[in-house]
Amino acid sequence: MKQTATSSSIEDYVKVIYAYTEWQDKPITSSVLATRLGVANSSVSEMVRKLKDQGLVDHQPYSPIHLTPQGLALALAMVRRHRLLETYLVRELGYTWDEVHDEAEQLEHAVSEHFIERMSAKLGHPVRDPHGDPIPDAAGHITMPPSHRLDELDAGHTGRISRISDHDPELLRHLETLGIGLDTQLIVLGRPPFGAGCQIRLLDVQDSMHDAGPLTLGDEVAASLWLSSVGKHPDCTVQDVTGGSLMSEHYAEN
Amino acid sequence: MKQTATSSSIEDYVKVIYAYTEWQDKPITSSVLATRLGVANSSVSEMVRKLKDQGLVDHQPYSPIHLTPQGLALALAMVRRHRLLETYLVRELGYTWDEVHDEAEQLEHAVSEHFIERMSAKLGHPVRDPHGDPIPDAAGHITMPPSHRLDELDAGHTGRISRISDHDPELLRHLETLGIGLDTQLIVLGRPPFGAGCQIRLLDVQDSMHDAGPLTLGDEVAASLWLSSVGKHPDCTVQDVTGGSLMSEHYAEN
DNA sequence: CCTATTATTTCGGTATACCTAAATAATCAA
DNA sequence: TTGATTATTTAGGTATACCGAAATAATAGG
Repeated sequence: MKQTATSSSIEDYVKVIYAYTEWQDKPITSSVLATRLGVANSSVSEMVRKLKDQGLVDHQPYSPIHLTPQGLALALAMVRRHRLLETYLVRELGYTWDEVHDEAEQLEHAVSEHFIERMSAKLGHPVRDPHGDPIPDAAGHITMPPSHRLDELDAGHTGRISRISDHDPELLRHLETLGIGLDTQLIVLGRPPFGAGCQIRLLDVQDSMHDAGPLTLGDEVAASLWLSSVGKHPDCTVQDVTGGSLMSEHYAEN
Repeated sequence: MKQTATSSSIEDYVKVIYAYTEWQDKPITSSVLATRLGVANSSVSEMVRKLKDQGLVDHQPYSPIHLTPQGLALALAMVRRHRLLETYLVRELGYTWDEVHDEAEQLEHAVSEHFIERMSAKLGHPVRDPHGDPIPDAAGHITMPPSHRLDELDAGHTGRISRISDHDPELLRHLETLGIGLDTQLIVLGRPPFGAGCQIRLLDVQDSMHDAGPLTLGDEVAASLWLSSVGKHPDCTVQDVTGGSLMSEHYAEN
């Protein structure tokens, strides 16, 4: 357990390890880490040894990798930086939400703690970024209701989109053309497995009485959307999961 | 003349070479460059070879170093980045002007062209930074009246501060306590050499009739201040350069 | 003009963060 | 349970950007 000389590479490793376990619990393996970082497996082996030396991860050879409390703290700090930066770029510099990821990726290693806190203050200390992802506070605590991934919800569930994966700008633009965005309300008509596409019904956010009709989303899209305020809709019964004929006169605001 | 793979080190070298010639004309030597970058002479020799390979500098062994047009373009781009960032940090994130330098130093290597132009637009395309230094436009052109360094002006000259060296945060704070800042108007009472201190008389910016009295500045301070709109003041005659008794009833706005 | 000093470059070496290819451990399937 | 396949690590090598020490060029003084 040596010093805390966190290079930008080390920050990336820790961030990716954390990201893997943020919405699911099995720990990351060496090869998955390599793929996500875009480096060779051998580079990961070396680097993980270094992370272990610095007390940022627990790792036995040939086993998956876990963050230590210290590593988790660093990861949360990086996540905070990234998400605050994304929020700032969108709100203050007019970035579109599909442009922010790469810029934030660079900046998160370069900005000072002072910069981060100034930004947070100017934004009114937001708790979620433009994709709906939670922003930890300076102490690393997250205050946000839990979300459920769309492709893990059964038919008949309703909710509003609280989080959209930001890893594919293409996808973000696609969703925009479909009229799907943060806080869009929807009802799940189909259910997993989604190999053949997931049917959802959109509720127009502006006018909750208006039913935008069924829409088929590929499983890749379904795996990129998260819902909060999830529940079986009181006024809605799913008649036919595959056909998509759904009766509902009245959609209450959630 | 290889590719244009400009690392952040290369950017720093080019920036420092440019900075040395920005307000004076003799070219920089290897050892001065080493000192300013805080690296060993041997590191400079190696790196300058690389800069030459990339067509950024002209250099014969054992001679001073000159930027090529290509190197100058890169330097101006970096200067633009740095000064826009400083301006932005002060105007949008409430930084004090003695805090901005180090932050900008990091950020200038990390931000995208898109970020720079968004910032410039949001700031209304400023032509000078909080220290009064000129900000080149996107094409590398500078549009700003020339300045004169205080320790190079004779007694009896007037002008307003248009530029303050940003290399010593300590100094910036010191000037602040003296009430000296950008656009402060002043009359030079003493003259170089400044070994014994430079006498100046401040004109209060708020009330141009008010004479703040003589003030003695060390030569280090005098070498950090630049004046624009310089001229012999019409209503002012310097009676006694060393004693500091100066008669003047009426100071016109410049 | 030639020596002494100073400036600059060259020559091994170091650390970080990668790579490919070879070796080894773990897992799955017959 | 073993043999094949897959996952992971080790070994040897590259590029960048540093360093100190030794060698060499330039300059300044007698």
